[in-house]
Amino acid sequence: MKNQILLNQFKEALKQEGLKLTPQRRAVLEEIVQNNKHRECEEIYRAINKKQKNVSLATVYRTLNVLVENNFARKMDLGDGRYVFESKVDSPHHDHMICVSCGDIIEFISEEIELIQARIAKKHKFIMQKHLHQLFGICKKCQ
Amino acid sequence: MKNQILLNQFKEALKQEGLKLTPQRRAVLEEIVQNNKHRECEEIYRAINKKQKNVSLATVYRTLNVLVENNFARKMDLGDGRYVFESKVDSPHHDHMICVSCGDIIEFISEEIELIQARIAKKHKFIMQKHLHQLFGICKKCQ
DNA sequence: TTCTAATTGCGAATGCGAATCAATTATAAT
DNA sequence: ATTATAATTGATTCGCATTCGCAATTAGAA
Repeated sequence: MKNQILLNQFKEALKQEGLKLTPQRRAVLEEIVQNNKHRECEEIYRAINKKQKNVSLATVYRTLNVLVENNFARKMDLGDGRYVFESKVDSPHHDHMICVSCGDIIEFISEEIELIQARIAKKHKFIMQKHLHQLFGICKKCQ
Repeated sequence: MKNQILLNQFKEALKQEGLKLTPQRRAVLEEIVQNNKHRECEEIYRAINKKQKNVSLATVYRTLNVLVENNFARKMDLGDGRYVFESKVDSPHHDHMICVSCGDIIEFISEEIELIQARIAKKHKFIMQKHLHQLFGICKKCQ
């Protein structure tokens, strides 16, 4: 099944940098993959421990960083000093609209913007590695 | 002269919310206006105190917030937990490319992107208040 | 099975920024 | 000018999210 493949990819990525696959790391990977919400580290930590699996908060922090570095997860800045994580597995690239009233996050993509962006970077001989594009405002429900 | 006008605008903005114009607030305003760099609060604090004017760090934090709230300055998230401030006076709207190697910041604007952005927000009935658009990568000098 | 380096969990340390509060000061009314 | 008063300041403390340090544990290669 699919999860097995993913797990092997993770194991491989870990081995690549001399890291080991532990039950704790597996638990964090599973938790983030089987939930497509945008959650803070603390929330993910609580979700894992609610499922009997005991993983310390420090380890969740550490593992999320490993996942982000290896492209299994995305760390997203809410713009107010908070960060949320989301799975990158089976999730195509997208940007975010964030409701400043209710905190809801709406995803969007625009090939046009991606292209213009790339053009601008090229013009400045800037090698773009990633980008951050977020719209802040009031969502439909909150008006 | 121009600074006098700006000072009056600041004074007016302060009065609007029952705040007073103090030498410290004036020092922070001047420091941020006459330097178009992107600096952290701490750097601005040091710059002010290097010029004999003594303003505490706490007051610089407080005043920068006041300046941002009243559109005299922009607070910009570097994406790694740090924030820098820049003057908004005589500075049209722009977005940023940030070099992950040397920290240099290159400003850019794209009317096209602004338009597409607005269109996307509208389509989702999202009332956009502000946006954040940053490209991270390696600048020309660092390649 | 053994060995060793990586990992874990805990609590302590860090660092940014905001909150506290007594002393000071800007402003408006007298 | 003087006074009254509400805002401001600086120094410090606090709060919070994240990282660090370390002893005990464990994964995984030989």
